[in-house]
Amino acid sequence: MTKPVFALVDCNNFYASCEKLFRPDLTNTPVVVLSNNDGCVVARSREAKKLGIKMGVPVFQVRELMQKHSILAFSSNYALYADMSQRVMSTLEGMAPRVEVYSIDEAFLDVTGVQFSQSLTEFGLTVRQIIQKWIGITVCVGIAPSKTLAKLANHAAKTWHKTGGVVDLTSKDRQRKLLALLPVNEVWGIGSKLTKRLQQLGIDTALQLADTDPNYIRQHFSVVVERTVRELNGESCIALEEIAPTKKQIISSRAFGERITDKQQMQEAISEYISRACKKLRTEQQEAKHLTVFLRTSPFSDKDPPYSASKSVELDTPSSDTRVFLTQAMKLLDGLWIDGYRYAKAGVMLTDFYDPGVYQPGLFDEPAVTRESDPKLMQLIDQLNTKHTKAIWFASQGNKQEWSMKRELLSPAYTTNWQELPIAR
DNA sequence: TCTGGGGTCCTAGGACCC
DNA sequence: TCTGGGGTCCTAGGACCC
Repeated sequence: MTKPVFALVDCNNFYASCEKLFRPDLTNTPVVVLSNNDGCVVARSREAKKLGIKMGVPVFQVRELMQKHSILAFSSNYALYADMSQRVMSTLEGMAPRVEVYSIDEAFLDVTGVQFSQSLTEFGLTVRQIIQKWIGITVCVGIAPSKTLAKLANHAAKTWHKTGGVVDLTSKDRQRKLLALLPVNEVWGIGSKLTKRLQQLGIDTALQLADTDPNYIRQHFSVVVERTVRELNGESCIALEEIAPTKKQIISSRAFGERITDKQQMQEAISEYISRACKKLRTEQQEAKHLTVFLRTSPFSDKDPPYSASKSVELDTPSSDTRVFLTQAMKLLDGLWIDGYRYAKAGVMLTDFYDPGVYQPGLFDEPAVTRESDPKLMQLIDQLNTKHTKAIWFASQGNKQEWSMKRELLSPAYTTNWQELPIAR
């Protein structure tokens, strides 16, 4: 059997690039994209990175810097990014036999055997050119015998311009050369906590980690880190997953645009999250048996006393009916709500999933006390809402939603809304 | 004043059982 | 003096990812 070869294709500055795509006037302008509520910087254009805007920084900390250099900010326009992502991914699917969409802006390709007909670097350059030409997004490509090494190859392609945006890391020599240059925290799966612990053992570079005995690592860390060590040595331990496994949990939560102090507003917010989560659950064609509701004050505030709490309930039978979960969620909220706090965030979580109709109730289970589910009604609601955004909703979701998130710098939905198509003048 | 959202996997430890 | 042992299941929490 031939050893597998992976290519990691990753879009450069994806959200910022999407924003620039429909604004040719911004070609050389520094641009940042903000998180929900316009709170943090979650993406930066090349120019913005150069000016020293760090990833994840709260906006208020860099406001001066942004003004000084006329950095343009956008609220997250998820509809736009998802649509552009889909275009990139379907193009990639035409270029490789097997593709794993790993996140909104990156995909692993199975390129095993490609080297017999053309050089892997050539293949990478072709991918890059086609995505650039067809969609207008720039990507970098890293190629290696394991996913972890492909990640590092991609990192190298992004970091060093003379690579032309493509790095073939299939040769052992090149692997060791690159690993020696990279600090251990650049390795996929090694976060800040593990970095600290590894450094205490004198492991600072990716190469030092690669050269540590996997059994020693398993004993002192975990099987996960052991796998990383093996992957760094070119042994593929993490397979390509073409088909996304079914979800095990669905979370819907948001920080509020303004603090909530009124219980009715909180009920609206929770109702909205329940409605979103259940819609997602039905899209997954699953039913859930377990519901958690949580809320909290801001963890960053000195003057607000901290409060964070959650409560769960187990349904008698799994359901995907919004009304069933709404009833339960309101009961849970009654047990969580305390007057006087300034709530900053809340959310709901669905877990314990079943395929519809397969749940076997216990012989002595009480008959369902919850309202009966009505899949047809839910289907109808989903259909109406697919045609027209928010055509129909539950009264408890409210219609003003004054607490909803801030998105004051939103760009048009250029590609997904007829009313907002770009206009050529 | 202002700090995202949505996931996964693993481990440790307690409860419980024989 | 010495106070079983091993298995399973569940949950909370920690760590990671983008």
